[in-house]
Amino acid sequence: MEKEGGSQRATIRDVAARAGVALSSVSRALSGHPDVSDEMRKRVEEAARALGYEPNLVAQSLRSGVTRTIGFVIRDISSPMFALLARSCEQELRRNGYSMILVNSDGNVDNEARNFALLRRRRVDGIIASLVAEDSPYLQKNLTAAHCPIVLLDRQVSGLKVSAVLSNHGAGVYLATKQLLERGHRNIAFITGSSNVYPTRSRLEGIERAFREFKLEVPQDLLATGGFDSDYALAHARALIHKTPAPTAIVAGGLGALMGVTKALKESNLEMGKDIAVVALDELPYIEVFSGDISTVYRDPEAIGREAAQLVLEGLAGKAPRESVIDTLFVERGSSAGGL
Amino acid sequence: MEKEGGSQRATIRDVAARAGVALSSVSRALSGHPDVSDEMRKRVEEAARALGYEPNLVAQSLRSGVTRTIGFVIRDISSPMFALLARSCEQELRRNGYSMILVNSDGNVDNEARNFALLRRRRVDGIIASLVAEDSPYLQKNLTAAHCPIVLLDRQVSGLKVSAVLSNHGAGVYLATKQLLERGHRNIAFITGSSNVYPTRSRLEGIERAFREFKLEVPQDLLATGGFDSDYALAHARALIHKTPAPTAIVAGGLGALMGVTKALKESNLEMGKDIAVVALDELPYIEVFSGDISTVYRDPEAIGREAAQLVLEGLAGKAPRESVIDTLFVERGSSAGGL
DNA sequence: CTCTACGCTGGAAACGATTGCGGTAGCGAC
DNA sequence: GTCGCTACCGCAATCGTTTCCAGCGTAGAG
Repeated sequence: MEKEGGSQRATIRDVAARAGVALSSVSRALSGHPDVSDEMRKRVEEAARALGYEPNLVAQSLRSGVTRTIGFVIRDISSPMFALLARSCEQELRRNGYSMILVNSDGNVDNEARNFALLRRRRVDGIIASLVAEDSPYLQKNLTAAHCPIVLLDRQVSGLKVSAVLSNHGAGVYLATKQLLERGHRNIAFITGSSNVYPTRSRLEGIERAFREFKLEVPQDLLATGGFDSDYALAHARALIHKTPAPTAIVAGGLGALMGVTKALKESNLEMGKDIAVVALDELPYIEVFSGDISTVYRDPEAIGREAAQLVLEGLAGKAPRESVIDTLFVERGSSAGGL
Repeated sequence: MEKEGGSQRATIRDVAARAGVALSSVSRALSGHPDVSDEMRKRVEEAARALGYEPNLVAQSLRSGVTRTIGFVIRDISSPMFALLARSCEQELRRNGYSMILVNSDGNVDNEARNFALLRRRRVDGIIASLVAEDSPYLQKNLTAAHCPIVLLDRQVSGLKVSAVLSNHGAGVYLATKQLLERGHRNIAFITGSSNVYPTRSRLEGIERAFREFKLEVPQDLLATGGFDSDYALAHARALIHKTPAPTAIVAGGLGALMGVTKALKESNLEMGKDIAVVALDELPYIEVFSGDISTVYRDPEAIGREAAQLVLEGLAGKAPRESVIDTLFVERGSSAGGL
């Protein structure tokens, strides 16, 4: 019932001593090895319980060469979508006996490289990563030297054997753009996100497909790529609004962009869904209750998290890396109306 | 430049062989031990670089008895506030050389107990936990048997030597309530959250203090405690609205409660800030841009995360556990006006 | 009775690092 | 020349497990 050694933790050696058997027998008894008599199993379990023995996973990892740990490298976990994604991913990993070790890169490639190195030293069994960029200089080395399966979130790095979960942003953006075009919009402004990542390429593909169907040219001067965080997004949104001819619709990709647009419209006393049509790419959780009426291109963050976990588990099972595509859909709400 | 053993990782033994020195010298050279000649250090570093040697943290942990890992047990990381908290906490820990291993309890005490056991087996150096409840049966054992410093988030468990970061919810709630009372509200409904956790007690204290100053009784039939998630919150909010006399103000604690209230008001075509005054306890990030005009009791989640990291680091440094209080403040916006 | 087979157990070698201790070489002092 | 000191290095034990291998006792077969 009580610990014998006082505050020290019981080891397998203590259990062996108490049960009066060899170390190896304890190990076999507790790990379900077949070569163990019932008598032995009972004595060992009894002793283990009495000592409050809990196996040392560090020692097990060293011996077995496997840590049952997955590294999760993320640009910024505070984004609500990532939070949902991380949760479902952790649940799925835990259900399969793995723990998740979480590191933020804070959007910084140097941090990201350090984080990869840290995970390598920790001998994680696999890595799930939302990379800052696809063209970071350390990237090739980080991905090839990892010695473990890797799953990328919404990133494509050519020439490497890694898995990836890709959202088909283009599909939803295509539908949204098509609807705007059908309603007569021609001056549609797009804020698509940083140009060096897959989502932007996918979105552009959707935009171009829609315009092509209408035999129109994409208005290049209303097309804004580039990182859009907070202040910069606001400045950019202001500039877009005041172009001539003024855009009658805005498609804002990413939270920063949406915030910028929202503020800029407020400043100019423009109401979305009335004076100007607005579509957001990716939506906040709880959007229906709080942000109300914003039309969005939606993707299910929990599905992405689960799929990422599945892909890394597949890799651990020895399967070849592969890409998995998650669909997006256009959710029409009030904000995409209006604007002439 | 190239790995020698092919795909196998280099160990300290390989480095020693290549440098033509003893294992122990390699260890000393790489860990900055003083008893190392410049010549030796150079040879070892050279060999280590050539082999792409990366120390095995698992082996180091086993030998040193320290994992430089902190367990983060959380009810649900997908809550936006927790996401921010977790991020700042992870940053702070990483700056101090620790990694964070994240486990969700999904609001379930059994999962929570399993998670604690897992972290114990993983020999984490410390634990930061947002507990499901303060009176869970496993709790005492989990906290006393942890063998490491523990920091609780917004929970008080009496009679135990653990640290805690507590938000002074009462302070903000007091100010909010006072303002409502000053404006003449008397039928104020409160949804405070589950009764078995500290935040609810703190909020109640603030409410009672405000009413006492006005020499009034807290309207008990408008006081709702209990867990408020999604559907249940909605039902409860509906019921509160239709009481007679109808409340002229509602204070909603927690995201679920706020969602419920928002929906219920919409259903009844009541506009917050006009037909009824509303104050939310805790706010969503980006609230100013999206949810607009909701008055809230605010606390800084990043400060809480940093403080939690500091407390656990203090514990690791051998200091005695202590409680740290983070202040809250009342942020008045449009929604707390109106309602007569 | 002897030989083999089998079921179970114990001993010991790993896994990859750190560290106390003992040893050696070099050098200055006497 | 000898002694002692310092600076440095290597040996081996150790952390807590798992697992291979050998041994042992019993039983069954010949």
